[in-house]
Amino acid sequence: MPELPEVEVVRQGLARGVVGRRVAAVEVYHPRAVRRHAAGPVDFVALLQGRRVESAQRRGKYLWLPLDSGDALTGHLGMSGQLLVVPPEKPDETHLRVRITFDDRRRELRFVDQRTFGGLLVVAGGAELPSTISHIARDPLDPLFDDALFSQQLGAKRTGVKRALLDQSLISGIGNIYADESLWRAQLHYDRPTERVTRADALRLLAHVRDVLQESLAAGGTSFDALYVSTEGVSGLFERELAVYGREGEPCLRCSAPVRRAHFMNRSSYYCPRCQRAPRSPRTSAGTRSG
DNA sequence: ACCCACCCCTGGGCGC
DNA sequence: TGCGCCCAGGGGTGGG
Repeated sequence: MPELPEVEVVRQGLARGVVGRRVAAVEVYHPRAVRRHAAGPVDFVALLQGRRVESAQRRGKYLWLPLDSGDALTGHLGMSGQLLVVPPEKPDETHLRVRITFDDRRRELRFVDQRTFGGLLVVAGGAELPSTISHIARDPLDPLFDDALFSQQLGAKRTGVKRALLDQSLISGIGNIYADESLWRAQLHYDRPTERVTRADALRLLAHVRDVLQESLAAGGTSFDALYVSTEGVSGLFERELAVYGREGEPCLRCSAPVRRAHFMNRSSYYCPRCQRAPRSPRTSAGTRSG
């Protein structure tokens, strides 16, 4: 569910809510939530107990909390994950998967995840950058993101431009919402072959990606429902600023043509058929079975 | 070395 | 009401 702005809101909440605190106890209620921790839940708990949280980091949609042991508590929210910092007396959420309490006995950290696509693990020596996410590219809000390299790598791909935007090893943090919003702003069709995206197109697209991510972050992210909330349970307000995502049949905010939804990559792509012209030779044969 | 279809889950909404 | 489908912001993996 969450993309970069939503995950960054969560990271900021973790920075305020758990950094500097020492773990007292950890309870794992659903083994699937820690399935990426190969050594199992018992080891997961052992590596956390007594450790102090040093900071809260993010790359793309991944989060990690460096610990005073040099390890890192690493997490991904998947489609429906939440990291909540709540008073211990607050009743357990239906989909509570992991509880982490601290030795000051104040607010606890809860990992709640309806669909369990997300999960937590402790990566040994992962404080700098957990090895499990070393394949994830820097995100476009990272000061060290290399625009020229992105443009060059995009051009070298043989796929459609939206597929490339969603490829977390090329550029991280973008998901279905912000891909569609960025492509609409850049007036590029989602299936334009990457070899036909000029360097100027790529840099313009990148600028729109940054704008939309930053605008959303400033609004606290996009919350269609209660599944995405901050660590304090607060929803984001960016939904009202979405130009195409979820607006099938409604007028394009630029030209008034009805926004279309296409089935693409087993998902939906929202776009303006007038502002974002389909390529002559699309990358994907899967058509626009409209729904 | 790439690229893509499939799979992992739960729950809400809708048509019948 | 209930059933069966479709849909949802994610990534990893195995096969082509």
